[in-house]
Amino acid sequence: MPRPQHDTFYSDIYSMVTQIPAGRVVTYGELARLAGWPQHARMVGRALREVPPALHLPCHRVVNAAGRTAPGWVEQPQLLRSEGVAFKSNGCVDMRVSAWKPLESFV
DNA sequence: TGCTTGACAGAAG
DNA sequence: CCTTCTGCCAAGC
Repeated sequence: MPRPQHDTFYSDIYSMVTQIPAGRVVTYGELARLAGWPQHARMVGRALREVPPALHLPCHRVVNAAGRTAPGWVEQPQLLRSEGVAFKSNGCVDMRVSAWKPLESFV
C-alpha cells in the first residue's frame, strides 16, 4: 500500500480530531503518524482545511510542530485560550504542557 | 504532462 | 527566535 486511500485517510484524520480533549493540541505530523502515514503531514493540513463545517470538528486543536497556529485563521488562538491552552510569549502554543499524548487516554 | 502551491517537519544558519 | 532550505505528497493550473 504505497499510497493512502483518499477517503479512508480523511475519515481516520477526522475521527481522531474528534478525540482530542479540550485544552490540548496535536500536531499535523502526529495525526499523520497515528493514521499510519507518517509522511503525509501536509495531507492532514489539507484535510483539515477542507473540513465541512457541519461536522463541527475541533480542528482548532491542531497546530504545527512548533506550536504555531494556522496562518490566516485569527480565531484559532482565541479558541484555544478559551479552553485553557498555554501560550508562549511569542504567540505559539506551549507544546510542553498542552500537547495531547493519545496513549494517555488509553491508560 | 509538468510546474507551482501549501493549515507540514526538521535541520541549518 | 526567525528565516531559508530540503524532503515529502496530493491538488490545481
